[in-house]
This record gives sequence, C-alpha cells and structure tokens, in this order.
Amino acid sequence: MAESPAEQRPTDETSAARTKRGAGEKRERILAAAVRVFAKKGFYAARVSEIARAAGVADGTIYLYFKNKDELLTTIFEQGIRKLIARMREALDAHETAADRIRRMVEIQLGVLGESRELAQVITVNLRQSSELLEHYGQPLFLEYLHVLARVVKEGQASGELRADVSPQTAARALFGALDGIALSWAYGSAEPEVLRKASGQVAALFLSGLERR
Amino acid sequence: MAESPAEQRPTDETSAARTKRGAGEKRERILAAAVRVFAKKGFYAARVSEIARAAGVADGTIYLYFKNKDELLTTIFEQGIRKLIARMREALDAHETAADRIRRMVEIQLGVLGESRELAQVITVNLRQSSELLEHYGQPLFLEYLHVLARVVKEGQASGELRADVSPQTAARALFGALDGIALSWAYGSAEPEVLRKASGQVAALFLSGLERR
Amino acid sequence: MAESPAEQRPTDETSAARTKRGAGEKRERILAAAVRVFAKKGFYAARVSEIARAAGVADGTIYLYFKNKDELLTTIFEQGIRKLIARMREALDAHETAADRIRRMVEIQLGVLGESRELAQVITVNLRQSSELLEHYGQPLFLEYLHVLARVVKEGQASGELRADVSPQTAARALFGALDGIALSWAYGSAEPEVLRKASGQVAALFLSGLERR
Amino acid sequence: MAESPAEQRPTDETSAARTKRGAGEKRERILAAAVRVFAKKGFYAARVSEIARAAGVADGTIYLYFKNKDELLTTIFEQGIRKLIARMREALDAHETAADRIRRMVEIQLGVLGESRELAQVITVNLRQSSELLEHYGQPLFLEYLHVLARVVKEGQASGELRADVSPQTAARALFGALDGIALSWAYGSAEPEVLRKASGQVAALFLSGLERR
DNA sequence: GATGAATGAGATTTCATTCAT
DNA sequence: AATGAATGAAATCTCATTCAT
Repeated sequence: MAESPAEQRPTDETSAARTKRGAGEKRERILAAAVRVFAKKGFYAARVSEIARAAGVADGTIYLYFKNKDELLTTIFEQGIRKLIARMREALDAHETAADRIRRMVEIQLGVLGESRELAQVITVNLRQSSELLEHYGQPLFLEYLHVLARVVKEGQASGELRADVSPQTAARALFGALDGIALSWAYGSAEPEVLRKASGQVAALFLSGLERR
Repeated sequence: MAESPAEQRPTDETSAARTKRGAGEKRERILAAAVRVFAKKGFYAARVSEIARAAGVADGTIYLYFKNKDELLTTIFEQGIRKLIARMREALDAHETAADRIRRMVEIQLGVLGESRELAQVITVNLRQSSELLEHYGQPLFLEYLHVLARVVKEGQASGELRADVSPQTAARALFGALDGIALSWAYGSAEPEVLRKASGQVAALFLSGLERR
Repeated sequence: MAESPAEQRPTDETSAARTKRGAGEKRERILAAAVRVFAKKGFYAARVSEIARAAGVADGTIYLYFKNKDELLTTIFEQGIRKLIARMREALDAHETAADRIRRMVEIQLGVLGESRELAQVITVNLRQSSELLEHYGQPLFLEYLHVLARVVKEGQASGELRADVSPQTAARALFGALDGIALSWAYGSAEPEVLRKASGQVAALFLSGLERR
Repeated sequence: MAESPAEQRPTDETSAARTKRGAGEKRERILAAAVRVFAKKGFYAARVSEIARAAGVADGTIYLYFKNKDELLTTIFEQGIRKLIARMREALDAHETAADRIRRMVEIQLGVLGESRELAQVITVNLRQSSELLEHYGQPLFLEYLHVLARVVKEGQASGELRADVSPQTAARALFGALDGIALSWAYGSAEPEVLRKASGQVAALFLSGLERR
C-alpha cells in the first residue's frame, strides 16, 4: 500500500504494462525474500510472516502466489535446478571432449551456487528439510540432472576417453555429492566466491586425473 | 559409549532393576528408537512421543537422559562420527601408503553407514535439519573428521605419493561430499548393502586415479 | 420486491448496460447464487468468492449491493418471509372459517418452501447460523409472521370455533415448529415436492382434529 | 495447576480414587463450559480458548479429551439425545395408552431442555451449525429418536386408539418440530422453566385432540 | 459501476517440555 | 527413576472486506 512496486523502481512504462509486470515482480520479490530468510533460519525456523515482511507484502499475499510454505522451497529448488540443467545443456553442445565437458559442468554447478551464497545455503541444506522435497529428491527433476552428468560419463566411456570400470551412475552421484559438499562448506563459510571458482578447477582435475601422481 | 549415563548422574539406586547396565540399556533403547523414527519421518516430523513409544518408555523419561529433542539427534551424530574417527585412526596405523589409507577410509565410511540403512538416513539427511547441528557442522567434531581425511592427503603429498596441486582441505571436502552423496542414494534406495560395498572400491579408484584413461 | 435496488441508490447512470432493470437483475442474480451456495455448504462454509463466481460477478461487486455476507442471508430470509406474509394476508381475506384459514396457511408455508428445495434448506437451517439472524428471530419480521398465525387462532377462539384452553402464541409456535421440522426433513431428503404437498393436508388435519380418534 | 479439581470440591477420598475421578470430572467440566460458551456465542463465534478459560484448563487440554471443536458439540448433542431416548424408553414401559405415552414424551422432551436454558439453546440452535452435526441429523441417533416417537404413534393406530389417516413419520416429525420450536422460543426468551412445563400440557392436548372444538 | 489483487486480523491446533505424584 | 497429564506458546493459513484502477 505505502510501497507499490512502481514506486520502488523507475517507472516509465504505461499503466497497463506496469500492472502486468508488477504482478510477476511481486512473485519474484517473494521468492527472493524466501531465499534470504530460508538461508538465515533454515526452512523450519523460517516464519512465513518474516518472509512476507522481507518481501514487503502482507502474509496472505504469499498464498496468492504459492500454495503453502513448502511450495516456496520447492519453487526455489526447481528454478535453481532448471537453470543448472539449461546451462549444462548449452555447455554440452559447445564442448567436444568428455574432459572439457566435465570441467565445464563442475564450473557451472559451482558457478551457479557461487552467484549467491544464500541460494547456495538453501539448495545445499534446506533441500533436505522438507518431506515434500525429499520426494522431489528421488523424482524427475533431480534425476534428470543426475542423468545429464551420467550421460556425459557414459559417452566419454564409449568414445574410449574415460575409463570404463566405473559405473556412470556412481560417478555422477559422487561428482554431485562432492560439488554439494564443496558448496556447502563455502556457503556456510566466509570465503569469497573467488575461492569457489578456484576450487572448481581443482575438483575437476581431481575427478579427471585422480589424486595419485602420475 | 564414551559417556555412560552412570557417570553423569548420582547412582545411589537400590532397586535391582536400576543397575548401571539397566540404565545404560534404557538410554541405548531410546537412541535406537530415535534412529528408527528420525529415519522414517525426518527430524521435524518425528514426535518425541513416538520415539518414547518406540522405546517403550514414557515421554518424560526421555528428558532424564537427554536435554531435548535436538540432543537426541546430536548424540546419534556424535556417536556415529566418533565411531568413524576411531576406526579410521586404527586403519591409518595399519596402512602405509596414502592410496591404501584412502581406500580404507572410503571403505570405512561407507561400511559404517552400510551397517544400518536407518542410521545412514539419519546421518545423511537429518544432519542438516537442526540448526543446533548445523552449528556442529562447522564445529569440532565434524572438523576433526575432515582433518583426519585432510591429513592423510597432506602426508601423501609430502611423501610425493599424491599430487601437490590440490588443496588437502578441498580434496577432503570433496571426498566427504562424494561419500555422503553415494550413501544418500543408497539410503533412500532399495539396493543391498552389498552394492554400497562395491561402490566403495569404485569411488576410491576414482579419487585416486581419476576418470581419465591413462 | 418491496425494495428494488433502483430505489436505494441514485440512478443517474448513462451506460445502456446500466439500466434500472440491469442493476436489479444483478442483485437478483447474486441472491439466487447465494441461495444455491448457502444451501450446498451452509452459511459458514459458504465463501463469498464462491457466491460471486456462481453469480458471474467479481467479489467486490457483491459489496455494492450488500453490506456484508450476513446481509445476504438476512435478505433471503426477509424476502421469503415477506412472500409468506403477503400470501397469507391474501388467504385470510379469502377464507372464512378458522379451520379453512389454518389449512390454507399450512399449505402456503409448505408450498413456498416446496417451490425450491434450496430455499427450503437455507430457510430451515441457515436461519439459525448467523447471530445477526438469531436476533431477527426475536425481531419484527419473524414475530409479525408468528402474529399472523396467532391472530388466526385467537379469532377462531373468539368465534367459538376453536378451543380456548390453548394459548394462541403457543399454538402458533408449535405450528410453525412443526412445519419447519417437516420442511427440514423434506429439504434434506430426496422426496418430491409432491410429498410435501401431501404432508400439508395431514399436518393441518392433525392440528385441527388431533391425533385421537373421535 | 493453581486449581486442581480436588481443591474445588470436598475431597475425602483416597489419592488414587481422586485421580481417576478427577480425570472424568475434567472432561465434564470442559463439556459444561462448552455448553455455556456455545449457548452465549453460537458454535462458530465460540472460541476454543474461551471454553478453556471457562473450564479452568489450558487450551491444549481440551484436545486431550476431544478431537476438535466439532466433537465438543457432537458430544453435547449425543449426551442430550441419549438422555432423552433413555427416559423415553422408561416412560413407554410405564404407560399404557398412546395418549398417556405421548403426553409423557412431550413432558420429557420439554423437561430435559427445561432443565438448562443453555443446553436448550445449544440443542435447538447450534445443532444446525456444524456440517458434522448436520450429517448426524440424518443419522442413527437422531433417527432413532424419531423412530421412538413414530412407533408410539404406529402402535396407537394399530390398537385403534389413534386415527390411521396420518403417517406416523409425518406425525413424529411434526411433533418433534413443534417441541423444537417451543423450546427455541423459550430458550431465547426470559420465561421461567415453569412456563415451559405449562406449555407441555397444551402441546400434548393440541396434538391429541386438535384445535377444533368438539 | 465493476473489478480482483491485496490485506491482515485472528483462530485452531500441535507438540516439546515440565512436574506432581 | 519413571510416569504421562497438563501446559501454553506459537505458527500457518483462510477469507471477508477494501480500494486503486
């Protein structure tokens, strides 16, 4: 009421356009607020009223855009993983060797999480807090993501570039787990995003060449 | 194990039923029940009264042995990680090369979790559900565990056996994350413990020699 | 009917669509929708938004015609009872003996309710759901209705046609209650309106001649 | 806590007996408080916290004895109607003629409600406020009650004492409705219970002999 | 007049924890 | 030590109503 979205940003658009855009922006504002509050408090300790306050809307407004608190978390997770999958698909098209692809995927996953420490906290930790989401964990979206990883490994094995004595699924899960662990440490630490980017190269090297000296 | 309840409270009981062993058994029964219920429901959805029922005690009794619900989870986690650290320390004494040590550590971590799917579920998922525990995550016990892993890497680098261009901390976190991810998949799947043991060798090989063909 | 919306608000509209008739129709549409929804869900479970949807108007539009949700129910009740009173007044003028008048009043009350099962449901049940309406229950309109019944009895007693050892008020209330009960059973059952009409004769006979055989 | 039931009433019983009785008494205290609050405010406007305060217990305590707010009303209704049915059964055994039985049943129904104006308010009005209860309305307990009334009429017809041209069901519903209406008027008026008792004789006479002079 | 997005007060219910017995 | 009835704080979510467009 006191703060219409139009008052918060420069507004040189027509009224009709503003209305339409404004609605979408409100949804985004709520999601962004949810990321912040979930990151700080965790899913269970986060209060819907606190998210509402952070978003500058009334409590009830949240329920115009989301079915319930769970759906806030689900949506954040889905948006994150969709972004990841999309970027990876692009990257796969642009890189030829399995090694390059893996390096690129590691960069992307840590890159996306490194863009926002708060998002990284939500994805790595809150992910496991809602039973709704846990079911997601064994479900399409997450599996699709694992499949992308696994397929890269499989294709690399087929072309003879990668060793064939490791199950692509196991390798994919191990890689995902490693990145998740790295991201978690970074998310709850105080290091710069820079550090995460540097770790990216090391993790890729580790997975490709191993720890042993050649 | 390290802390028997008998040491924590005055033990001037006279009843035959209240022997030191009896009391310890009750505590263990509560912990075992908590593992079962946490695994099935998750930390937040788990009800203290359900744990009490599963343990065959009254609700209030739980508070004679544990400060609150959080402490149940904390204790489970601590017991698990203590067991892990203890076994790893033994293993380190018995193995000479860094490669052997790493193989053994991977075996141990997956082995301990593979002993009980329910424990694995609690450790991999619930671990991230209590804010109390999240603080643990950056705290002594967990860091001690990471240090054990990191030290093995560092010593392997010092001896020239392992490559030196990877930060031991990063390698340790990646390894822990990978094992956590593998364990999580297994914990919520239906595969035999056997499968987990087999994965163990692959993951160790992966970390040591890398994915690339030599 | 007695109060057209056109009389309640200034009517200086210019738009062709906003004729007096158009506005009145919208009001009626809302009332009809309210009867349907109240009948199906009950007053409390009925949602204003659902009534709006059923009437084909926006939520806010309802508040242009009615002060609040309570007034919807009040209005339905008032319209019903006004119709009843009007018909009864006519009937009284047309019938001479107390017995005929009572037979006719019973017919009218069950007839009006039998015209619409939904209206019958709203009148018999929802009537008692709003505190606003409960106050109505002891108030002018309802009492006026009871008075009509009571006066018929009183006049019959004065003329010597009816026995004088029964309070006219008690008789009126008993009669109203009996008809309400009969209507309620029919409203929530599945019998034809026909059945209600047939019951009408029996109830009148019952009240006039009693259950005992002569 | 500050007020144990034992402190509110003389307590010369053993501790064990007091505990057992105390628990049942707490349940009764809650029901009595619910009758008071429902009567004053109506089912929907009544607040659980107000009932708790009136009963001298904590809000949560109510949920140890009742599943939810609906069940409070349901229970009150059931207790009332059970009492009614029980008394009527006794009365039927003690009276021979249909006329006596009907007089007695009318007396009983108005007598039970006349014992407590608040209970009468709850039974006559709140009865129709909960969808849970509305289902009760077409269900066993209420129908059982109607059956008792209807059977008396039927038997009276069979013996030739009552006229046979009125459906026993219709007569039963009309009688119940009439009594409900009378009770409702009394419940929300200020007349003495005495008045209700007097009305009782009139209503019975009305139903038996009819309004017409013989 | 009409709309419908936004509001925000407020109630039920749950459940960890306590403490008298 | 053990019990489990009682507590009561606290949080999600609903929905009648408003009001800027």
